[in-house]
Amino acid sequence: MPRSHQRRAPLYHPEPEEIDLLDVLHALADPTRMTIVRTLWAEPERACGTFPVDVAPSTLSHHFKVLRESGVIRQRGEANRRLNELRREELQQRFPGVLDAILAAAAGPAGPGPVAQED
Amino acid sequence: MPRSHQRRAPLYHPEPEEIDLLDVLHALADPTRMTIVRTLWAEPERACGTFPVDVAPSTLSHHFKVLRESGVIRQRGEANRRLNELRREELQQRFPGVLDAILAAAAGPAGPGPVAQED
DNA sequence: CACCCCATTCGATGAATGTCGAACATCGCT
DNA sequence: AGCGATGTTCGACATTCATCGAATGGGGTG
Repeated sequence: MPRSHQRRAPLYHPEPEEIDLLDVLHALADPTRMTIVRTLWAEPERACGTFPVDVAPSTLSHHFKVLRESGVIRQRGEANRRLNELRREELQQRFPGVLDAILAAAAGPAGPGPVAQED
Repeated sequence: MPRSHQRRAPLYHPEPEEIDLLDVLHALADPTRMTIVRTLWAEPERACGTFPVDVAPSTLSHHFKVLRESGVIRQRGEANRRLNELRREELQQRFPGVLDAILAAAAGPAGPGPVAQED
């Protein structure tokens, strides 16, 4: 069969200057994706299957794709896992204060605590 | 018939504490609505028909409803016009910095200028 | 009153979206 | 090689959504 160590399709990540604000807002305007982002906010790096969300694996994969292609997270393939991290610095550079303010607001006045899913 | 100022259904506006962050983000994640909000950001009060957007009146009405019911704007019936304004202070109270950061980011590094529609 | 203006409401419609199950791919381990 | 764990891709399906045209309503003015 074809060349074996082709990392599947290289994951698309928008360049910092290509990141669209409305795409970011749209990506964050979903409960499941917000839970993912809040979890990454509290913990820098996590594999896909380790988030406190209750959806099918295929659905989860879809949400990660939306977050990645909007520029909110970065994904890299670590072995058979996939590690996710927020693109905090790049977003801060491009849209100063936006991610901070949104995540602070999502955390609520109680401050950053354990992420609870609110479906 | 004392007062002739009975305007049919009273427009629904969520209380400050009822405003949902994801609803706000969803409301802002649309080009037409973002243009409306940016225009209101630059000018405090405006009638529905005076925004630099190119959609049918019925579509415009729909967008104003989304913005109002999400808590982003307040609408009040002034005669046969309808005046719109941002709920800046209330949003600042509930989600500190969110609206400011988003609108600053939407304005771009060039600073607040004339709102240009980007469809 | 008749007319015009502004905005809303009501379908309808096509596109986008969130969800799932099944099948596939890749890696690590036995 | 075989197997299990982890994610992705591929339809499929139902819902949401942005958009429009036509009809409606309320207010002011001639």
